[in-house]
Amino acid sequence: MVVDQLRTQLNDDDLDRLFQAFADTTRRDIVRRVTVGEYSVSGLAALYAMSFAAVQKHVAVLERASLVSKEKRGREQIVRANHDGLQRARRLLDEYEVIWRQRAERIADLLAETAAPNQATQASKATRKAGTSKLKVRKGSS
Amino acid sequence: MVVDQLRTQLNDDDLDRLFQAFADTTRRDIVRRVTVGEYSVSGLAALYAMSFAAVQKHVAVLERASLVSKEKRGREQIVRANHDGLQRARRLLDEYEVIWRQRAERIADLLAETAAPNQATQASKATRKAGTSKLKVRKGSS
DNA sequence: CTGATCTACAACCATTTGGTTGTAGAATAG
DNA sequence: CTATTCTACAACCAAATGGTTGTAGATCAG
Repeated sequence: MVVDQLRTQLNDDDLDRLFQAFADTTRRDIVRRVTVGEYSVSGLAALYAMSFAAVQKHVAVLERASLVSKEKRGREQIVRANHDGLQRARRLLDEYEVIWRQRAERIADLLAETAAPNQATQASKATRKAGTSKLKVRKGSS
Repeated sequence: MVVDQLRTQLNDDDLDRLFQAFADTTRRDIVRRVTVGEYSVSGLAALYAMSFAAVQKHVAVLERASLVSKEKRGREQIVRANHDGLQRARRLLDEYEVIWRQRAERIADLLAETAAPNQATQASKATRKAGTSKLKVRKGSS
């Protein structure tokens, strides 16, 4: 099944590395470039106003985040995009989106349930009661 | 039209802040929680094994990234999810996805272009001229 | 009013990050 | 072979990050 690919769970550290890797303009540019074509590390380094070692470090960050991979070819190291990493990031944000949509529906439900007495609850304050019920999930347990 | 909102361009710093904000487990959890319900800053602080000030800083990071916003209510500060920020992150990753999908076609084009390799290559004969795109290259002199 | 909460912010500290230079090993070119 | 290129990695540095404690201003409860 194709779903098998989607089953890959990411732990917190994976996600930290993934988003951290995206949190730099040079690294996002590298991802774009190696997605479009093939570059050696020195080929990439020639594109930016920084040292070879700096670019090397950026590639290493992307590699640890599973966003790119390297393949040795002769004395060069070819950097390639790792599509899976990209997809994982997208799926995570999609999850947030789903949660958000569910929240909208739940609010609609709550409004429908509690809309019996009066319409005093304005839209601006409508979400207030969402926080009074099951929001206090767990405290520090003293 | 609603579409106008989606057209908002993000500069490099915006994206740096956006992904940086996601690159922390506590902050991702905060985003999840405030997406589902409403929390005050101290209400959030009670959930994590860290000081109030630390949580306050996390919320500030999320706020600078336009992922949440705060609204004063009495002596409390209510933290709410900012759906736009989320959507922006999702759309950016979607762009990478689009680029990836176009890659196959691009390669075909490149193979056609490479038949006429006239352009003087970069300082170092970069791996390929696959990099000659519209991506801004902030290169030094050299 | 007094006291308890909630928030903001400053100062501080340890670690990470993003950059540098320098050294050294492999693979290629001549 | 020698010289050059490409890579890896160590050592170092400044700035940012993620945490702390402490102080102080608002706001609410009694």
